[in-house]
Amino acid sequence: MSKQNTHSLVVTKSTLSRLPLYYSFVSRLQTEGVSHVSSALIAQHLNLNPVLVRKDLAGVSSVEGKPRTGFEVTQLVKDISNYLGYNKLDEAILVGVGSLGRILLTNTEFENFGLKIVVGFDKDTNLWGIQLGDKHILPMEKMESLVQRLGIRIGIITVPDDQAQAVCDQMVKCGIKAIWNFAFVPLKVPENILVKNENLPSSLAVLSHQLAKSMASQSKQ
Amino acid sequence: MSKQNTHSLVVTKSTLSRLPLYYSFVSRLQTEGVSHVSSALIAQHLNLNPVLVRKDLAGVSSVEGKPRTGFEVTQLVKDISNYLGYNKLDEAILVGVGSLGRILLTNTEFENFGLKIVVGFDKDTNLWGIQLGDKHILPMEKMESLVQRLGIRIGIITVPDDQAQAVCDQMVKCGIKAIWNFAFVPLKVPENILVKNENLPSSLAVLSHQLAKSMASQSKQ
DNA sequence: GACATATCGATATTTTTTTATCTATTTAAA
DNA sequence: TTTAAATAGATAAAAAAATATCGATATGTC
Repeated sequence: MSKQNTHSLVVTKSTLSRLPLYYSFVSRLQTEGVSHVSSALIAQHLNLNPVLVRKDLAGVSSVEGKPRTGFEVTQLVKDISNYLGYNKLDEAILVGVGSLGRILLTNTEFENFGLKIVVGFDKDTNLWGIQLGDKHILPMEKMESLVQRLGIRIGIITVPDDQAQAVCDQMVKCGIKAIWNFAFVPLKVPENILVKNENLPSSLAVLSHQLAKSMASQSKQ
Repeated sequence: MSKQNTHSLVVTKSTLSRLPLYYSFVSRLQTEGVSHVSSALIAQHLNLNPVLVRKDLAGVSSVEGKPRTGFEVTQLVKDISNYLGYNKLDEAILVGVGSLGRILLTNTEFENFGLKIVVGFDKDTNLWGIQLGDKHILPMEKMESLVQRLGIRIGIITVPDDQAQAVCDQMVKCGIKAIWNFAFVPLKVPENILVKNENLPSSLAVLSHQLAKSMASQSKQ
């Protein structure tokens, strides 16, 4: 609680994206009854540099790790969970109840990571009123009133690419502040709106190109 | 063709993950009949720095951009597509025909990005023999012979987290060289095997934490 | 045909992120 | 009680990535 203030450590995006991995590993240790964990052990498990892990944890942990014993597991789980807001749920809406939308909507896994999708929207009239799990599907027109009534700030876009920008615009108009975009198009948004793109073609490009490279270098030897 | 050799420009991971975005934008221009495009225009559209775009393109484009006119669209599409291997399909297998697995298996979109998933595997006997789209579902035991017969090098893991490592091990044993992992667990693999993790909790952590930060800073003012 | 301008490529600079090194400290074991 | 091994933390160095700057040049305009 106090430490990161005094040191005012910067937690970068890359650190943020590693924290869930630490959390996952450390909370597994907790269920196994392990009491302490060293940065070296975490690093080894996640294929990272121990110094990097130490630095990341220094930014979020309320207590210092102890030489010879490492970090106390229970406390560490609490601290990361706290830092990432896993204890209090953020509410979100989802637009586009196609195959991917359905998965996200019905998968309650995200609630372990601080996100609760409360409702889905779709323009398909056939879907209106039905329930997936305990989530209702509503017509797009209901978005504004619902978002404002519940004070929802996160929107998830799972519509086809060519409709993503329009949905995005509507979300912004309704008061959504952060958008998780699963369509493969860049979204134009006002300055103060956050966008996180989920981008499978980019991932694929990295993987397949590295593969091609590694095969080439092997055949050369 | 000749330029990137003479200059031997390094195309980094971050460049690679931007290339599909360029490709998508530029090929849209092509269908619209636009003949030339400047790095500034691309940058503006994707919210990037023009210099960055120029540098990225320098690494993959066979011809230099011309002052005042920019890059020739047709050629650029060809070059990026070429560089990313979009013209020749890489074959892949997928293991875990649950809801996510189904999407990936039936979505032929990836074939535009150089990846053809040829078959799905699952341990659920009820799925064996059925077809999704034109893709068959086979029992896990058939993996080795099929992978070796077709010389497949890419495996996609869409099983539940607790089964991912076992599936991974089997893939490696069958001769898979690159793994696209949709489970939220780090995979242990031999040195020469590539892994690309698709990691929703990490994305979410970045988004929701930035949101919390931006809300805090706004309420302060 | 000369000139202004948009655009490029190359080099240099800055920023960000990761890794290495060194010292101090805690704890387990002799 | 002393000693040694293991670890954190801080600082420094390196690597990677992004951005800024500048001269060169092709193209449209006067």
